[in-house]
Amino acid sequence: MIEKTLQHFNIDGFQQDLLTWYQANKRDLPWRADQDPYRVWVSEIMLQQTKVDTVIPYFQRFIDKYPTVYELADADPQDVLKAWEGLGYYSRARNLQNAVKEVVATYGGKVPKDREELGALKGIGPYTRGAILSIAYDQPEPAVDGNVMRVISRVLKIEENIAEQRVKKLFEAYVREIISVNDPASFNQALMELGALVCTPKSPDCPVCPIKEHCTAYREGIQQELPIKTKAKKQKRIPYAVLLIKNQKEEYLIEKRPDSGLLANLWHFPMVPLEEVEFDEIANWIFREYGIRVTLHDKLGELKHVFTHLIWQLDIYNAETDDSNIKHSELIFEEKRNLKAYPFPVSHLKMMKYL
DNA sequence: AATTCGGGGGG
DNA sequence: CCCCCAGAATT
Repeated sequence: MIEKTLQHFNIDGFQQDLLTWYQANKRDLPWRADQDPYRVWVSEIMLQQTKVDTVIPYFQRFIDKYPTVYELADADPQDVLKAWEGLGYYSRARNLQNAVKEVVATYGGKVPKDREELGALKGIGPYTRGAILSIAYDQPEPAVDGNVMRVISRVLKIEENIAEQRVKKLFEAYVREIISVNDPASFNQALMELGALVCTPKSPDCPVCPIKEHCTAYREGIQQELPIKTKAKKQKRIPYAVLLIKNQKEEYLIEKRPDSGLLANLWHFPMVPLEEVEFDEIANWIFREYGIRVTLHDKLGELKHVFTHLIWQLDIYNAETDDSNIKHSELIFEEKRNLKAYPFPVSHLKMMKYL
C-alpha cells in the first residue's frame, strides 16, 4: 500500500525542494556545528519531548562540562542529574550516562555505527537511533518524530492515528522510500525543521511552504485536520502539604527520592499526601515517617505542578523543629546556601523563595 | 497496547 | 485556566 500512495509522488522533486529550503533556512543550532556522534547523541536525547529553545542552554552547559564520552562516563551521576535539572524526564540523563559507560567499556569510546548495537544502548529507541545514524554517520535511516509524522501525514494524506505504534512503523516505511540517499542527514533534519518552523500543529504557514506543491493535504485544504491522534486522558490531581522545616541551626530538611519512578534521585522538601493524612495529623505523620518532631506554622503559598499523567496540588507551609540529627543518607538538614548543589524538581525550586 | 516518565508554551 | 506538544521504557 506504500507503493500505491507513492505512485504519483515526485520523490526527486520533493527532495530537491525540501533540501534547497533547508540549506537556506536551517537554524544555526549548537549541535549542528559538526557531526560528532556524541554531541548528536546528547542533543537528540535532550530534544526528546523538548523544544529547541529549551534545550540550547542545557546543551551548551552539558557539553562544556562533559565534552566527550569519557568525561560523562566518569562523572558523578548526581552531578549529571544537576546538569539536567529543569529539563525533565530525568531517566534520560541516567540512561544516557549508562549508555555512554557502555560505549567506553565495550566500543572503545566510539559510538556504534551498527544499527543493532546502537539501538541496544539504554535510552536509544527507533527515533534516536535513526537520528544518530543519519545525522552523524550519513546512513539513510528514518528518524520519525512528531514533526516528521505531522509533515508526512499532511504531504501524503495519511489518515491514521499517529498514537499507534503500528502507524509509526508505517511512517518509517514511507521515509525509507523518499529519503535522500545522498544526504540523509539534511533530509531528516529538514523534515523536522519544516515541522518546527512552517508545518506547525495549529496553523501551518502553507503559503511559504517549499513543498506545498507536493502536499496532498494542502491541495485538498485539509492540513488542519492532520495528523489524526487520539486525545490523552486527563490527569489525576494529588494534593500535598509541603513542609519547609527549619531547625535551630537555620538548616532545612530535604530528602532524596527513590532511584526509580517519578523524579527519581532528585531531592525535595518533605511532602505530606493529603489524601491519606488529615491536616491535624501532619505533625504525627512526619514523626512516623521521618522521626522528627515538628511544629507547623503559617501557610506560605500554593503551587500547581502539572506532569504528563498527574497534577501536584501543593500547599506550602513553614515548619520548625528542635531536632537536627538524621541517620539516613537520603534525609539531610542543609543550609540554604548549600541547597543549590542538589538537583531539585522545578516545583521545589520555585519554593526556594520562601526560605 | 496501555501506562509511566517533566516541563514549557499557547490560546 | 485548560490544552497541546511527544520518544523510550516498562508492564
